[in-house]
Amino acid sequence: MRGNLFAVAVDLVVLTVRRAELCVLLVERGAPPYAGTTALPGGFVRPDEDLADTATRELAELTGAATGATGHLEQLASYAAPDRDPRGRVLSVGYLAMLPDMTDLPDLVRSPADPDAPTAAWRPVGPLLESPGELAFDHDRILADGVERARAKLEYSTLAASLCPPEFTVTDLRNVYEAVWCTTIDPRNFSRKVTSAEGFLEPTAALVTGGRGRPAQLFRRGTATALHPPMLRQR
Amino acid sequence: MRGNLFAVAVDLVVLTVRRAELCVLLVERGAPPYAGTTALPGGFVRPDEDLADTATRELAELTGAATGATGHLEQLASYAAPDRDPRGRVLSVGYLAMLPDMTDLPDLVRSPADPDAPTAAWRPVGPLLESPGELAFDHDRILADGVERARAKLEYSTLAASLCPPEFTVTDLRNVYEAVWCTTIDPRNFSRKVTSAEGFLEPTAALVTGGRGRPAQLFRRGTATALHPPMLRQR
DNA sequence: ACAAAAGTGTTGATCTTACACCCATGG
DNA sequence: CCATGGGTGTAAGATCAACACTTTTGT
Repeated sequence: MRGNLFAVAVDLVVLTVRRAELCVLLVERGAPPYAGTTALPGGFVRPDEDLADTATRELAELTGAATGATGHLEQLASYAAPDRDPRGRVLSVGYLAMLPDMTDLPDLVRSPADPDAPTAAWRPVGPLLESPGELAFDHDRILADGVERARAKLEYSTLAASLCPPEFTVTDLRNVYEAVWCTTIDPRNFSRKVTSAEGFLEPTAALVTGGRGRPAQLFRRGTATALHPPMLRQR
Repeated sequence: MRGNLFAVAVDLVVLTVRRAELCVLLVERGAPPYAGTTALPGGFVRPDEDLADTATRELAELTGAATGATGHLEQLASYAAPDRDPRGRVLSVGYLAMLPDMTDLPDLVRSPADPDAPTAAWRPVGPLLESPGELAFDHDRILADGVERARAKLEYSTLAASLCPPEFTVTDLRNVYEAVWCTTIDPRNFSRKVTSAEGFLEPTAALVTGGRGRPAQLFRRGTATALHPPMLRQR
């Protein structure tokens, strides 16, 4: 009945915006196969875990639990080509995680939970998508699927706020859209649109001062998850 | 490293529109667990198969290869709760298939390839979604995810034409939208919208006669896969 | 004063919706 | 003739893109 067994792994596409660029968290593989090459972080599902449990655990191990508060985690797709792993039959479930901008943190992320774990590094996605081949296994495809999902979801969901810190300005939010979509957006129309979308942004009492120009209103995430009307990217 | 192994199955959510209702193809389970109850059709991935291969093969076994021509098949999500199958650890990859209306065929579908296979039957999805609990395993959730995916995709893709026969009228297409969304749509505005959407419909030379009223133009599927502007359902 | 950033007003183009109206067929 | 369904015209409202303009800060 079930003589054909698989190892099941969860691989993470962890995205954030750093220095106005969409970046992904990658690790250097220490063990074969593909030792010494770059790959998406991931690991095998444990006996008592559901898939989302594995994804949550691995994300916490990587970033130190900065996750649940403001971030976002969702299942992407599964990959199981017979020859995708030289060790044998391995099915990998891709998960997409989106974390707030932590540009103040270093490019290298060392796990606080497991100092022996490989060091993770933020890398801009642009070059990785344009010239694939650097990543181990079929991780180029998983990355491409994750980025495309993220780009599509910004259009009709309030997900972009997951890439912002807990309190942010309209310009912070616009910078997320511009980095993920590689476009520029008119700041004035954007501001009107997001502030008038029901449940997207909740104004706080505070203003941001210290920069040049007029101080900006600070917002928190609203309760809405869908965005009506959607934010359309130019094609 | 990989002591924790899974059986991997593909379960199909096969949708079509019959008699103005969205229907799903279900089988009666002949073997334990859940023997005698209703379930989504599915089976285990073979040693040399990728996931899409398994889904394609199972769909062909069920319906007799009427699939590839006009139908649609895409991966949905994976389900792997530790206790979802009493036999042990089984990961199931859900696939969504959408087939043309075959109301002229009987409600029971007997596989031409494998006469021993359980007989499949078309069931309206409405009651199954409103009062879940009838389906085996976690198939209620897989079905709900599949229907929701189909409903969402009609908005911004040309997928609805996959639920129509190779040649169809605008009214056939509108009946698909109305059945999947459980709404009514103004026939006049709908007609203008779909016929003016670039690449959605290609007019043929023929008209449909024989019904009451003015004969309708016959169309084939166009080459476009995305739908601009999208078809919005009322909320 | 000036540059820079935040935010509002306005205008023309496009899209949506509702419905009046005409067209072509079967009975 | 007339009921039925297919299809076009059109006008009111919503939405969008572009940009002039005002507000409020740092230097």
